[in-house]
Formats: sequence, structure tokens, C-alpha cells
Amino acid sequence: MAQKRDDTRRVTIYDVAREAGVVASTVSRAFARPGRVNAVTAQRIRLAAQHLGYRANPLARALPTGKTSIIALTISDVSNPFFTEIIRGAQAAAAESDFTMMLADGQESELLEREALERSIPIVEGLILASSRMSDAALKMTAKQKPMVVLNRSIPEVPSLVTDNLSGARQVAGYLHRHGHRSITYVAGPEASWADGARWSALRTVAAEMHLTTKRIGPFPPNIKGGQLAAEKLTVEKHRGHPPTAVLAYNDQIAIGLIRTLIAAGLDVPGDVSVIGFDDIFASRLITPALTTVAAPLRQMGEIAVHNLLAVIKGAQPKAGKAFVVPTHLVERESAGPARH
Amino acid sequence: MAQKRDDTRRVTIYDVAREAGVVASTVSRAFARPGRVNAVTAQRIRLAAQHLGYRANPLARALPTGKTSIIALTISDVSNPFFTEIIRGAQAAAAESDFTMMLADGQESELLEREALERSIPIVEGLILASSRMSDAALKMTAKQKPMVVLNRSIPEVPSLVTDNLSGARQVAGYLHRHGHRSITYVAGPEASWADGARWSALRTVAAEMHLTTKRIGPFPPNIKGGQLAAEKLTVEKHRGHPPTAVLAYNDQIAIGLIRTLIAAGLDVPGDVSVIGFDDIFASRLITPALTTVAAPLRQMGEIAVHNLLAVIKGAQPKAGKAFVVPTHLVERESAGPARH
DNA sequence: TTGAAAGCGCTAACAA
DNA sequence: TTGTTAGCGCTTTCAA
Repeated sequence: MAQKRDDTRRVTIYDVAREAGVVASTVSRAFARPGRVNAVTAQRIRLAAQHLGYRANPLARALPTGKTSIIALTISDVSNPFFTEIIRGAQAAAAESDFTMMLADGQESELLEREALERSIPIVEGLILASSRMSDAALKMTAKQKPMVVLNRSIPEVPSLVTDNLSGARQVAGYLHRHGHRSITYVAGPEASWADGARWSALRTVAAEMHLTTKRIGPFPPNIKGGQLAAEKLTVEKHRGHPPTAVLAYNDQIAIGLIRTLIAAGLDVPGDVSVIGFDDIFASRLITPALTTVAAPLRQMGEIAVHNLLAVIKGAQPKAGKAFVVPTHLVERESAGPARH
Repeated sequence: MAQKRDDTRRVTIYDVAREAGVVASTVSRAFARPGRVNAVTAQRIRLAAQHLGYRANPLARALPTGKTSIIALTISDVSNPFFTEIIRGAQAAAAESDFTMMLADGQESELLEREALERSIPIVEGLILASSRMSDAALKMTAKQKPMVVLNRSIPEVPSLVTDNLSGARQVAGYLHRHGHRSITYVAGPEASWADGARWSALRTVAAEMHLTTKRIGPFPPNIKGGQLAAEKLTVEKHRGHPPTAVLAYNDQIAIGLIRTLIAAGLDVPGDVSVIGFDDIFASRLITPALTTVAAPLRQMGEIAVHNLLAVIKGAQPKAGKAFVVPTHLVERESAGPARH
């Protein structure tokens, strides 16, 4: 038999029923389907509940129905500021619909991400995976278990939300082209990142349109350290006679690490090399020179993801097929400018 | 009656029981108390479970026992990098004990924090509140509902974990004193922050010992913007003839905002004013001049918090009384130096 | 509109 | 060591 609950026993539906002079199922009904119970009885029940301080036990409710009112948001790395606005948007949207959001951190590891996911799957009603490091196949599998939407990833079979990398790249290339650059070096992020592939191929596409040449180095970890590594690689290449005049980094963190290391090595940014990032994280404004970068409405992405997810949880047909794309725009600050000649 | 589960019905304990030729309770026992079941039966059950792909339903388990294997970590602001290492330490420690961690963000709002808390309380076995903005009274109340430990806060009735602000302040004051400063201005953080009070009073205590004078301005929001505001206030004060030569900020974010604004206003850091922060967030290394700051083993704090919490969940007597204090040390970088005269 | 009753999947007394 | 049984708190069909 069940062991006793802690000191202060919870007040149950039965207590309310007794107090209101009805039977338990009526109380349940009064909350779930207010229309199907006499108005005055309903009122009596509500009063009794309030009087006793009744709070439904979500666990007990979840057992027969499967409805836990919890969704999970998995991100690839809590320390990446890229996610903070997404988290907030998602949390706000979830709370608005009386859903609790569990946040799980994958720490840039596919294994950890998968483990965190496994642990949360049985208790959530739906999943949002932001910048997942898992494979498409794995993602498709888990999408079969629970309603799910992915962010920064496009998978035909599951509702996807991505930023407009193509437009972002076009703006970058356009800007650089106008400023006299004729070649752009892309500093790649993690191979497991869908966005990395998307950004690189977007850059190549638009560069071709504008008759710019491209180069790619990487992959590098998507953090300051990665930028540092990239800068070292770049300075070596430079000595071999291939100094890039413009680089586009996978994300702002890499761009920041890059800039700092380049400057420490005696180069001028943007004088010697223009550096542009992706994401517009807060720190972009902080470094010197301030970072020119491609921004997206992250908070909204979080909100939209939750709205879409809740819709399918509530029975809507998941909108698979093409990903929903949110617009991007280039924030021009100081780290990019005219090409040296 | 319960409605049908999704397409693929879960495999239950009953399926395993049938397959293994035993009764359900035996299966349950085989997992919960392996010692209390015949070795070969246990083996047979394990095989059957594996064969059928049985996974216990945590919700169902939780209903009779109250054991959800979930703990909650509430932080005052996801965007504050101060928490990232705490989060990781906590998550790692939780996963190690097969617990899932729910992260809830309070967004620097007592209301939001409390709401997030309310939502998670019924489904978790324990709570960790990091830098809570709630009142001591409210905290004591919720501590009665579930096992709980607080971080960056000291409450006699609940297990508390704090950094050694006194030692940190002493190192700061000592450093500044050695470099010829005779007065320190403290730039305060949020009033709801316990650490703010602790840091300010620590500073006053040690300053008195060393015959330094102190001033305090604030409160300011604990972010870059707050630092900017503080700098504006400071520059005004300066014109009134009270230019501080040394300031200690509530946290690194304020310190960073401060430095940037001071420099933008034409002052030299540390030439005109030395600035020191608290926490040693990652960005401290990024700005110019690199920030001198008081560091603490944050990741460990997260781990210790979880260990302590799990201990009391498992029945240990909560160690109330004095807070457990983790050591701090001053990381000397470039933002502080000799006093101007 | 309400009540009776069965059941969600699991646990834990109690007997055997 | 194993089986029997009741029950965690809620939902939902079925009757009344």
C-alpha cells in the first residue's frame, strides 16, 4: 500500500467532495467539464475547493490521461547565450498556457542530450529541441513517441523552425561586396550543427551570385576557444600567403574569440580583416570593436515553437514539410568595413 | 476510465509478469528490492523485461510513492552567466543519481520565480533555489513542503550554501590597500539579493579593519545596463568632487558595464579608477581591460547543493543552522591597480 | 445532472 | 520467496 505522505496530508478530491456534499467524480467533472454539471453544484464545489485549499495532484491526473502539462526544451549548451532569449520566449509561452517547461542541457554532447531526452520523454507531453546535436534519424524516431518541434534544424517529417540563413548570408555577402571584398572565409562550427551546414551552403550560394570566392576552415567548437583556434589557423594560412580580408563566423562566440586573438596577434579589425558573426548575442555589443552580426528574433522563435507544439498536443495536425523560417537582419557595428588592398 | 495511450501501447509490468511467469508484484519487487527475490526468478524477469523493452512508467511509480526522481533548480535569471556552471554541476550530480533536473527561470522577478516554483513543487522531490529573490519567510514556508537547499543565501532553518564573501572582500580590500587606495565605493545590486547585503557588509567590516573608508551607491540591476547606470551616477558624483579611486561592484556584469561606460566617458581604468567585480564570469576575460574579480567554485556549488538535497530526500536530517561556505579567491587581472594621486 | 464503479501502472502490507 | 490485495488521486464510461 502507499506510504503516508509527508506531515501535512494533501487535500484530495474526496475531501472536496465530502465538503461539497457530492461524490468525487462530480468534483472531477466540475473542473474538467464545467458545462456538464449543475451551475449551483459547480459553485458549491468551487467554494469547497477554495476553502480547503485544494490543488489537483498533477501526477494523479497524469496517470489516467497522460496529460502532465509539462513540455521539455532541450538545448545544446546552457552556457551559450544564443539560447537565453529562446528559453525565455518558450517559458513565457508555456506558462501562459499553464504548462511547465523543463529545460535540459546537452552540453554539446549527443550522448548527454539523448540521455536527458530519455529521462524527460516519459513525463512530458511534448518536446522542443533547439539546435539538437542528434542525427536526423534519431530525431525522427523520437518524434514518433511524442509531439515535437525542432529549432535551428529542418527535418521534413517534423515541424521545424529555422532562421533565414540564406537571407542573412546574402546581406553579409552584399555588405562585404559593397565594401570591396572579393573573398569570404567561413569559419565553421560543430559538424553536428545543422545551422553550420545551412550557413555555409547559404554563403556559397549567394557568393556565387555575386562572383565572390569562398573558403572554409573548421570545424571549431562554437565558443570563444573555438574562435581562438580559428584565428591561429588563419594566421598560419596568412603566412602562406592567403590572408583573408573577410571572415564570416558560424556564430558570435567564435567571431569574438577570433577578433580577440587576431588583435592580440597585432592585426587590425576591421582594418586588416573584417569579421562578421551570427546570432547577435549580448556580448557582441561588449567587445571592441563591436561585432557586426546577423540577428534573428530569438524570443519569438521560442514562443512560436511552444505555440506550435501546444497546438499539436491539443490535436492539431503537425505541420511537417517545409520549415517555418523567421527573418534575419544584419546588424552593422564596427568589426567589418572596407577591404584592405 | 483511462483513455487509450498513443498508437504503440506502453509495455507494463503486467506484460513482463506474464512473460516471466510470475505475478506483477514480483516484477515490481525484482526491480525495487532485488535482494528479496529468488536469483533465478529475478534473472528471468530481467530477461523478459529486456525482451519486451519494458521501461517503468515514472508517473505511475510516483503516484503511490511520491518519488518522481525529479528535482527543481530555480535561478533568478537564465541570462546571467553566473549560473551556467552551477547549472552544469547540479545537472551532472543529479544525472549521476538518476535524477532529472528541471530548471526554472525567475527572470529577476519574485512573482515569476514563485509561480515557476508553485508549478514545479507538486512534481519534484526537492528544490534548489539559487539566488532566490523571494523573502526569507516565503522560503521557510516552501521549505516545509519539500526538501530544499538554498544557494547564495543563508537562512538558519534551511540548508544553505554561500560563497565566502567575507574572505573575498578581505582580499579585495587588501589588494586595494596595498595599491594605495584609501576609499572603496561599493556599487550595489538588487535589494532582493541576499548576496548584495552580504557583500556590502563584508566590505564594511574588512574596510574598518584596514582603516579604509567606504561608500555605497545603488541599488542597480545586476547586468551591464546596471553598470552603465552606476557609471553615470559615479561621474556625476565625481563632478561634485568625490571621485572614487576604487570601486567594488556587486557582480561582474555591473563591473563590465561600469568599465565600458567609464572608458567611453574618457576615464582610464585602472588609471583613474580601479574596478573589481564578483563571480568571475566568462566575459570577465573578454573585456578590455580584463576584469579583476572574486571567483568561487561555482560548478562545485551546484554539485554540493544536489548532493545535500539528495541526502535529505533520502532521509538525512537537513543540516540547518550555519550555512556551508565555499572558498573564494581574487583573480587579479587588469582592471585594478595603483591609486591615482 | 449525478452517482457507481472500474481502471491508469505501480507499490507495499499481509498472508501463504 | 512468492502471491493476494488494496490503494495512490484522478478520470471516464455506464447507469440511474
